[in-house]
Amino acid sequence: MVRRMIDAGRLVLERDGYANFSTNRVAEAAGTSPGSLYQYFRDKDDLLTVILDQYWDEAAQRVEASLADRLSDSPDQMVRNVVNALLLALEQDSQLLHVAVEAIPQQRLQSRHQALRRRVQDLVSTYLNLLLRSSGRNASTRAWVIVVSMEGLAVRWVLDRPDISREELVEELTALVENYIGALIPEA
Amino acid sequence: MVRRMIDAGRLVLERDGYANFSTNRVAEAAGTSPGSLYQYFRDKDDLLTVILDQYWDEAAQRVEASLADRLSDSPDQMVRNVVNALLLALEQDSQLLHVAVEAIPQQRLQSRHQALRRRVQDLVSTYLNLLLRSSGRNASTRAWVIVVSMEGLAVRWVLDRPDISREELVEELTALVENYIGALIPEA
Amino acid sequence: MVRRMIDAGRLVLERDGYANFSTNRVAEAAGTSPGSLYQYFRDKDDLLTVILDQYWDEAAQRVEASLADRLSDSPDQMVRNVVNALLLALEQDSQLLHVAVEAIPQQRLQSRHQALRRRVQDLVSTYLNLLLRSSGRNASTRAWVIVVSMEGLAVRWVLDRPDISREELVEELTALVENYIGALIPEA
Amino acid sequence: MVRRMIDAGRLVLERDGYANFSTNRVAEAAGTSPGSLYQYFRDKDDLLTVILDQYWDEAAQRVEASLADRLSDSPDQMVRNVVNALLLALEQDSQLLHVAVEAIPQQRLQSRHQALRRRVQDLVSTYLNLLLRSSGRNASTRAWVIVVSMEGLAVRWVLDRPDISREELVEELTALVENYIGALIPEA
DNA sequence: TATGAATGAGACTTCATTCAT
DNA sequence: CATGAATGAAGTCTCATTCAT
Repeated sequence: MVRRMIDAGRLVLERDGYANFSTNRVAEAAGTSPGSLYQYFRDKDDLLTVILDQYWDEAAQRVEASLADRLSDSPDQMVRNVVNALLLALEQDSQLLHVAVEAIPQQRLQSRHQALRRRVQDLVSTYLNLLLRSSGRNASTRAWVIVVSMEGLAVRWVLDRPDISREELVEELTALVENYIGALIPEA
Repeated sequence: MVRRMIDAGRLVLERDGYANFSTNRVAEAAGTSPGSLYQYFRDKDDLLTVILDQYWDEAAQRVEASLADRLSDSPDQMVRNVVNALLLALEQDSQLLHVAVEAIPQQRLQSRHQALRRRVQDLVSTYLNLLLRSSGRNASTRAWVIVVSMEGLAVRWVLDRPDISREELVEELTALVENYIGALIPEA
Repeated sequence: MVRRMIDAGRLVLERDGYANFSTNRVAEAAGTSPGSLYQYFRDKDDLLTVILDQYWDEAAQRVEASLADRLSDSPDQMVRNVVNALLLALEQDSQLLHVAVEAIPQQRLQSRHQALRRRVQDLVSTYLNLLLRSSGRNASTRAWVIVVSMEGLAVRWVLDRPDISREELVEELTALVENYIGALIPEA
Repeated sequence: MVRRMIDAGRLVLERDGYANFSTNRVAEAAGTSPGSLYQYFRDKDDLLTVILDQYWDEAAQRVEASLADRLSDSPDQMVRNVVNALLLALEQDSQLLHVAVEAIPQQRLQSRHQALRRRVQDLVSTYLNLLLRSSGRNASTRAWVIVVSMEGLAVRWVLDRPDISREELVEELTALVENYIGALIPEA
């Protein structure tokens, strides 16, 4: 039943947009009554938070799933794989991606998204430190630059559908990152 | 009078956020009545569109103003200057930037934003063609990558205020772009 | 229009009781729409407060009106007149009296009532001091006893309609007060 | 189980007030489910009625208990005792007293209260007849005046806590009643 | 043209009550 | 008997929009 409501809320969000994400409409879509919603969620925002948190978790899982068996690749392959996995993950549900990144007027509802971004950033930062053997002074900054730019590019590509194929994009983003990290990467 | 309403709307948006952007409040801030609003704007969204369009135009103007007298610099200086100008422009009114990129539930209202992005992208594309003397085959793609990533990074830096100084950020973004364009840029 | 809503609210309160005093019903009774109510009253409680304040003011006015030309009577006549005036005043609108004293679950809404009671108590206290030439030590206590008992008796008589005529009641209450004040009252 | 629910209802009434006296909350406080409530009570009002009836019965019992062994006192002592007992009884649970006399929007629920008042009134009436050896013509009226005024004064004193000590109040109320009954009372 | 009172649909939420288990 | 999830009517309040003045 919780699942029914989450699915219904997701449906409404995808089909009608955040502006029409009303408790009545969600209840109708779930085939229940508006009151039932409040048996499982504190209020409307609570449901929304759950839906979005779940969305980001799923996206993260999809990325991880795409990467699971490729961790031993060369740095170049690895970057390429991560970028590809990111695009694949965000492509899965672009309607909800749109809602999640553009149509939610309250960013406090996006805490899980923020947390994920930070976690990824830490991973990248750690990786850079290993790779570059340099002091961590600006590894963190570079990690931020990489994570934010990759996410932004992936999101915009999925949502705006510019005339760029995925293969082409993967090439470019890979180049962007690798050239940024620079000559420091040992040649594979 | 149109100006009064636009300014009032902007004030409300900055001060109270999109959630409290109501016609009554705008009219009050403008010192007029809600009815008058409908003599100059089709509806509430129309006013919002005008405000946001104006915001993006101003941002574009600010970028251009910062660059007007530096077009003859070396490519490296030029990239640096553009990045710096972009950050300065977006910093001007981060409240409204927040509303414009995060708090508006309907992206169709952002057509001017899209148009601006495309115009800049075309400029960059042209520039890349000149610089690289290469076929335009993927200059357009590269321009898209550069424009989208720069905008995304600048926006997030202004809105999230990560622990990165402007100087540091300018360095990193400049490096990101220059290394992306690659060895093709003649050394300054 | 404010008046229309106050009257409508009063009607609903008298006809349907506090339990059915809903904004929708008041609007309907006023021949307006629910939204209009909020142009003149902060919320439902605000309207209720205005109605009750007005009720108590009217009751006070009726008491005063009944007394205006009889201030020169003997103490005995005066007590009799006050008691009679009180009964007459509360009889005017027993439906609303019922709501005002029994059916309002929030006593904070009754601030005007409390204020009136205190004002009357002060008057009585002053009067007792004049009459008894005694120290004010317990004139205040006695005033409280008199005011509270008279109000309580008058209210219950109006609301419960026991088998007691008004004349009889006036006699008894007059006796109650006079004997309480005691032999100290100079015989008229 | 009935007792569990009555006690829970009472707790809710005292702790949260009538405004929060919901079946869900009562059930929770009783450690049962809302459905069970309807196995023992027709509806919410029915439970409320039972609680209030019980409250008034207890209050009456407390008054009687305070008086049980003092029936042979002088009339003066007796009045004093009754008044004192009444105050003590109502003081026991002023939270519930508040709910019972001020916060319940439907007086029909107070039938037991009315019945108690009538019973006491009859006792007083009988007593007055014995004492005054007068015709019963207005003994009943006088009993009404005495009972209603005493109850009203006691309730207001408990709920409003005016700056009057219990001793002082007992003195005054005793004086009020005795002087009302008048010279007819044989001196003690 | 400007006004601003009036509108009324619709939002979120509560809660007494029911009924299948 | 007991449960407690489900119900859904109804409540309060907001606000974009209209229209008579």
